[in-house]
This record gives sequence, C-alpha cells and structure tokens, in this order.
Amino acid sequence: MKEIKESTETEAPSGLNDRIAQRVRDLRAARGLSLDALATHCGVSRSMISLIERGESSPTAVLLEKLATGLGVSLASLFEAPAPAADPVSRLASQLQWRDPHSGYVRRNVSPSGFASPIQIVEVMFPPKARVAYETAAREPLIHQQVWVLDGVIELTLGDDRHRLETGDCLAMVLDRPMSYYNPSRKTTRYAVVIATAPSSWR
DNA sequence: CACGACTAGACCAAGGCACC
DNA sequence: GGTGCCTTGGTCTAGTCGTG
Repeated sequence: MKEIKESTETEAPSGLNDRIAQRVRDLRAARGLSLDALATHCGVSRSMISLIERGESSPTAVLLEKLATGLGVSLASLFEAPAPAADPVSRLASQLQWRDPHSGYVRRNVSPSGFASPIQIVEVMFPPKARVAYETAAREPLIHQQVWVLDGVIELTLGDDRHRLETGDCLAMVLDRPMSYYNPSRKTTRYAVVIATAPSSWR
C-alpha cells in the first residue's frame, strides 16, 4: 500500500480512490439512495458503484462525471475531504492531484479541500491529442463553470456549440448538457476551471 | 496480447410480512 | 415462536471492450 505523497505529484491512486470512495458513499447516503437507485439515476452499473465505494476501482473522469451528475454535485466535489477543513489556505504541497486513467489528463484541486464555499478552483494539465467527452446533464442546484486557458489551446464542445480557446481565453458555461474537451495541439494545455454552485435565482 | 475499466447477472445476507 | 417467501441492498464473477 503506497503512502499519500505530501507533494504536488499525482497522489497514489489508492489514497485518492479511498477519498472518492468515502465521498460517493457519504453523498449517496445523504440522499437516501440505494446502489440500485443511484445506478439507474446516473447510468453506471451498481457493481461499478460498489467497487468505487470500496476503493477497489480507479474510475475514469467520464464515469465520475456521471456519478457526480446523479448525485447532483460537481465532479470536483468528489475529490473533497469528507470533513470540512479548518484551514482556509490551500498550500501547493497539499493540493491533491488526480489522473484520469483513460485520457491521462491530470487535475489538481486548488481550492481548500472541504472548505464551505460555493466556489471551487481546479487546475488541469490536458495532454496533446487527448479527448474527454462528458454526458453532462442539468443538476439541482445549477452548476456554473468557467474555463480559463493558462497555456496552450483547447477545443470545447458544449452541446452543438464548439469553442476553440487559446492562452488567456476564458469560456463561461452552465453544466446542463453534454460537453467534450479536445487538445488539438502537440503540447500539453494548462487551464483553470472555476466552478460555482448557483442558487436557482441566478438563472 | 495483456491489462484495466466496466457491465450484466448470479449470488448472499438481512429484514419484513403472512401464515400456521 | 417458527417457518417460508419476498424484497432490498450489497458483493462476486465471468465476460466484453478499449487502449497501449
């Protein structure tokens, strides 16, 4: 069993999988959903949900997004610590990174983990030629997201709308329809994602 | 071709309920 | 109270599929 690294390197999968497991279990219990109910709700088999909740699987970003949609939370919140953090400062060395086993993209939760805030910031390193397609659907409460490209280029498709973002560009969106990310370039694209949970009056 | 993610279905355990 | 049946919730396993 590997130890969780206190560095900016990608966390050992086992440690982060345990955190995701705890989060999914807690969120499902809080909503009073059985494995079967959540499976029906999000389109993931209950076997897979059970494996994730026991930390025995390394789910892909696409699958986690489906789970997050079914649970009505953002993908980023699945990486949060179960208990609220007392420290409002998130140090670089303690920010957890997670690598999508499918596309190889690496995301780092920048915001203080577990701190009660409607805003979350995530940094993403997206490999060249990689592509990730999410079957995102509307959630309650509504989740707003802005993608700010720090270095490189990313093609973002939202429903039928396609956007090419280059260094410095920023795209605002609402997570209510399928979306995909594609890096058409030969170098890794670095971008920041700012996620906000909106009250219904924002619509 | 090996490996890991994922699914479908079988299987198991526990709880509720009706019946004797 | 004991038994059998059904439902619910969870785990296990065999097989498929995609990727490197």
